[in-house]
Amino acid sequence: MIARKIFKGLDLSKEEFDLISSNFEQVSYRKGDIILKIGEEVPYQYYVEDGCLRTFFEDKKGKEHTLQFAVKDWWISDYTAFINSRVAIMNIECIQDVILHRMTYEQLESIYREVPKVESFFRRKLERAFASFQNRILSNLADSAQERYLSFLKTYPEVDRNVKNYHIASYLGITTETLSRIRKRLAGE
Amino acid sequence: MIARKIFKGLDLSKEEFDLISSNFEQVSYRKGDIILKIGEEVPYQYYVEDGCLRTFFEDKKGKEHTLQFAVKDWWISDYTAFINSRVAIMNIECIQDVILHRMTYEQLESIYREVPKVESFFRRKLERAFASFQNRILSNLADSAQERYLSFLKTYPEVDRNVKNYHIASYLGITTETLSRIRKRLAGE
DNA sequence: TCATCATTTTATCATAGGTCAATTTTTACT
DNA sequence: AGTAAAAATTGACCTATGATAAAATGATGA
Repeated sequence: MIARKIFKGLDLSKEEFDLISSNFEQVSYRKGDIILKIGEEVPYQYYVEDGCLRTFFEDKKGKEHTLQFAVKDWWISDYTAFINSRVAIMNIECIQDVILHRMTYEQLESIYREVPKVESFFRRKLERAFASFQNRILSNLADSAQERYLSFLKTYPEVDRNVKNYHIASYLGITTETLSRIRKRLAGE
Repeated sequence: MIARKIFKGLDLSKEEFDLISSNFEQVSYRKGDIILKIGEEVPYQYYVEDGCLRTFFEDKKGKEHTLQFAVKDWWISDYTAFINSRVAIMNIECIQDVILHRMTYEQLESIYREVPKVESFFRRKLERAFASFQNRILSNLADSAQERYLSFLKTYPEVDRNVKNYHIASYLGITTETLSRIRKRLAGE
């Protein structure tokens, strides 16, 4: 049962796990599928059972920028749009075939009511996401492209294994050519 | 009573406001004071009644980078350290003379217990802070220094009025010379 | 296995922004 | 008001990264 996997840190009864599970819906998509488009409503947040996805947007010049990746056991959505019932400001793309478990905001709230521990679980998640955004800002301010690439590899080796270099470049805010040069430089050290 | 000002959005009884107020302690500092240093415990978060502050750190080369500003009616702390009982990874500096109201994490939790509405209040604050960090990352990825400066002015005119250009530069991730050139370019348009 | 398409690398040149040093302007203090 | 210190601007030069184009490598599917 997927809820046991998703909330494995929490000490919940069988009934609670059942109740939570009844609020998840399993869905699958193929590599390349866009499961959320800018401007659409954001009905779901997704738990990733398997596969890899990213959120990204296009700037005025048509260049893509990746905000976040999600691999096995992570969550993904246009989070701020999801919780505020706004339309998406980012796309979500499947980088590989994926198996997801999705829930609506109403379902999330109903779980909060029935199983309060879940609310703390998500609050801690939000706090960690906040901290990681903060680190990214600090790293943008203080570090060179090469340093940011190295700390990306160190922090998210699991992501590195699953995405193309041009995805990483668009996450780091550099071109694939620059990333290629950085990799060459690192190789020859 | 300061609690009425701080939680002005919330519909609370006089008793609740009193209880909350009893958990705040008013403190004042002079311009230039560093009220939190990297490596120290982070006992407090601060509500700004008046004045202006910033959180910043120094990189290996000794260059300062500003993560956040706080002006009247904002909160400031090394938030992730505060909630996780870690030591500070940023300094907090008073850019002007300030009047603050501080509380410890224990006091915060005790307020949560007594006045649950306050917990939602802070959760919404965290969500907004999260969204603003996200916007900053997106803007770093997609926008030029000039565009970032313009959107800073638009989003935080109140901050602009209270800080030096070199503070803004260290927030935008550029040098004061570059900011000066951008300002000149904008003036001649 | 070949052929095609996607991805990465390489080379050349262009540019935004950084560095350093000097100067001007603003602010704060006596 | 007058002076010293702080902040902002300017100029000359430098560097990391971007843009463009082409070549090399890797992956995929008939």
